[in-house]
Amino acid sequence: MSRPPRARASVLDAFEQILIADSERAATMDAVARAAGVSKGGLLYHFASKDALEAGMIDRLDELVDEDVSAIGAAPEGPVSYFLRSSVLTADPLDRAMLAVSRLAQGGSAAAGTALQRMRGRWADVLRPHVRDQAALDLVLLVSDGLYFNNLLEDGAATLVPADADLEALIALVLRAVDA
Amino acid sequence: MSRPPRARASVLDAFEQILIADSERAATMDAVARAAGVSKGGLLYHFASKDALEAGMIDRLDELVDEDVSAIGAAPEGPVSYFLRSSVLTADPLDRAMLAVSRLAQGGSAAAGTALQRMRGRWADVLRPHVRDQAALDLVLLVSDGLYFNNLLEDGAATLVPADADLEALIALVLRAVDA
DNA sequence: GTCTATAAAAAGATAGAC
DNA sequence: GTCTATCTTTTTATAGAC
Repeated sequence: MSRPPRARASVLDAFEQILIADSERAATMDAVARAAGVSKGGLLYHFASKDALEAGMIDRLDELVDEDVSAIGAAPEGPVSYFLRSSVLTADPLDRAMLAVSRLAQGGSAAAGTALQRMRGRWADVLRPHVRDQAALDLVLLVSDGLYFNNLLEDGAATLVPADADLEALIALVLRAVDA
Repeated sequence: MSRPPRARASVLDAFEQILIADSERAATMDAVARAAGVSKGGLLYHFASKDALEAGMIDRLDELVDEDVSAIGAAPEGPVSYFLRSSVLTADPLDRAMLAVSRLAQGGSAAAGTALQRMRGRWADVLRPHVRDQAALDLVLLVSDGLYFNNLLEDGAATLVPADADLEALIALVLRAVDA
């Protein structure tokens, strides 16, 4: 069933893009409508308020997290390795939704903050059986948080965070420290 | 010399508090003036614009980072251990300034983002001689980033991040992995 | 230095035509 | 479903009295 009209998705895409590339401040109803190529009235038909727009973004994240948790649990290379590798921004749909919702959370949306904590909890649950102890689980999650946080601070600028070769060395280091 | 009048510091304190406890959105000139116990006109005498207020906050961070870098380099327990322990929010002046400037960065302030990257670079410089290699340095910085990011997402709610006993185990784990 | 009053712009939301 | 026009509130900033 094609529940969401294409225009609805376009609006959400535009909202996401502005949140990531610019800021929460910049993501006004006006700016989103313009970027999506619709009028403010058109936007408000699909999302009746700013809150509804944010809720739509959070729903998108929730759905992508469902898929991600399945992928982590089933990764052939091992859940921890897969999880860390996927924590480096690749601009895939989940990464983008996460960054967007993080902006909303920083901007003051309580619902966005809750969604992020929920996501973190699901990651913890799927990774726990694959690490040595609580400290190891903390380490893995914190490194992942760190990777995302750095991406959040950059505007696509030079990557402070390990890239390519350095990332492999980092993952190897973490795996030695946490393997169950 | 007592360059900055007391009122100036009060305004900055109020700005910082609202950014941390609420959000970037909530930190309007009006709200800051009210929290600082001055009128909007009074606030604007000390900070002629919102930009000037943000610049004042960034200056405060820069000064506190100066002190912190010295403390890290001179820590008797070792720089890495001291650095990680101090990455857990203690509500000291540096932590507060960092969280506040992080909010500004997420809110779209380019100057705030630059200030945070500058800070991260100074930490890297002071820690580099005390870790094994680049991956180890990345690990330490990312765990620290993760600790701050989690604190940034919470509203003083339950701590997801290791606390007390768990923190010691985490630090021990990291030290084993990175010691030079 | 600090205040009140007010202007000017921007943001969210409504009404109703098409 | 999508548009234009308009209203309300909020936010930043200015003017000028004290």
